[in-house]
Amino acid sequence: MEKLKILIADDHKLVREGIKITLSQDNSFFEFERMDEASNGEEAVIKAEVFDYDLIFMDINMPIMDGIEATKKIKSDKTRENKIIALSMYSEEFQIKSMIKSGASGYILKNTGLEELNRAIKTILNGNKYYSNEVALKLLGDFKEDDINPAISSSKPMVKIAELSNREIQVLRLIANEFTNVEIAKKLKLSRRTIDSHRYNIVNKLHVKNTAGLIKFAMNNNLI
Amino acid sequence: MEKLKILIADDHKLVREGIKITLSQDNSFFEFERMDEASNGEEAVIKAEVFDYDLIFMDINMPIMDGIEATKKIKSDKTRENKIIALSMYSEEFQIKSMIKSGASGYILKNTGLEELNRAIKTILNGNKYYSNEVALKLLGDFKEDDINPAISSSKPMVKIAELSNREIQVLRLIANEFTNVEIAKKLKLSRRTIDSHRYNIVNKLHVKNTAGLIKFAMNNNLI
DNA sequence: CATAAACTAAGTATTTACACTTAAGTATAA
DNA sequence: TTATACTTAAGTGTAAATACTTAGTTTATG
Repeated sequence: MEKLKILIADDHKLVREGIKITLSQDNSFFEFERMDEASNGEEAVIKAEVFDYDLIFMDINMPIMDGIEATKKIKSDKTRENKIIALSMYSEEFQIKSMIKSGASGYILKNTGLEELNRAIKTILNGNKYYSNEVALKLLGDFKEDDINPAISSSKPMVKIAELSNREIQVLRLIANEFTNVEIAKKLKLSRRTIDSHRYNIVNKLHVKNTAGLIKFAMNNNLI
Repeated sequence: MEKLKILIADDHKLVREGIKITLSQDNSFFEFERMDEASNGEEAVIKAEVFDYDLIFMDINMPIMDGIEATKKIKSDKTRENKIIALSMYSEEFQIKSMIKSGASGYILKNTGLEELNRAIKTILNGNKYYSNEVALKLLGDFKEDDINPAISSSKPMVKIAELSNREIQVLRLIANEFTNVEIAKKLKLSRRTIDSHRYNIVNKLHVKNTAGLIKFAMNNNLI
């Protein structure tokens, strides 16, 4: 029986309590040396610098510093082996990818019970990745889309969903803040036509139809 | 010491567990005869028909049937006194109002500890309303806006935020689903100009600038 | 049944978004 | 060093949204 040190980073107390109790009750797989809590990303980073956790449950949407930033910071310290498992309400592609890129070892939904939590912990502590079913499906869907018709090779390179450049994300954020292209151009000291182009490219990359789709993506992916 | 029967309706198991443990631990105010759970609104309605709960914790965003619908259904049965307390991640005006209109006795955020939960329960069981601080502020903000300058009586009646008509909500939903005004007109068998008008009125009522603001409102208020 | 909302729709003018192409400069990685 | 992607920007045309006003018709509610 291993004695684990874990940290739970989530801005909602009830969720933190939920994880703690779920892990504690009737758990014949793990014992816990410490179960710390953090209510935002910054707190998580600080605690992870002080203690070396076996596992950190990291919520994505948090005030002050979100889970993606916090994961990057924590994983940039190569001297420690803080494993991170992302914890989210929804399975949004962009968020999943961001967390994986940032160094998370797994991704589970909050809609989870003891068995899956245990399975995830075991898998990750063994050095593997764990994605809950729904999440894994989302990731697979990506490859599908690219592979369906390899024969039809368009002249343009295949754009991948949710892989926006920094500039594009910046522009998207401003669009989401209700600025028009002209206003954005002024703000960024660029030509209106440049913003036109960015906007056009973003719409294409995200496979949405118009502004409405843009905003939905932005909100689903916590860009606002 | 009262023995309470409560129901916790939330689609996320971890949240349900969080509430249960928060209420159970070191609680010298209440004892619980039963603590039932429901993972969606429909389940909550069914259970509330069978048992008479002292208090129902009702999440707003749930699959199958949301908390607003479920609250309406439960409160429409006047023979029972199921008190309902809304439980939400955020303090969105529209959601708060909808829940109050539907018959909820209180509104608390998930970011809550034992003390506030106890305070809320006590208040509501005494027949009063309980709104957590942040929520109450949102509600007050509404009156403020109307009362600041009663001298300036514009010719138009003062529009109140978030009081959309059914038609307007319907149109807003379609806008959020990336339809253009022309497409919406076709779908609803109305003139394009009518949709133009609705859209214009919605933008004014919500005090937003353009489509981006519309979508943000729609998403924040679970209209999508 | 009166009166207010809500719903409908048209007019007119202006701004903005959408659709797509081309292309040059820059940075970066294979 | 040659791809590759990113950023910038312009052209051109069409479609759509925005910004109001006015006004007739339905529907709810006291």
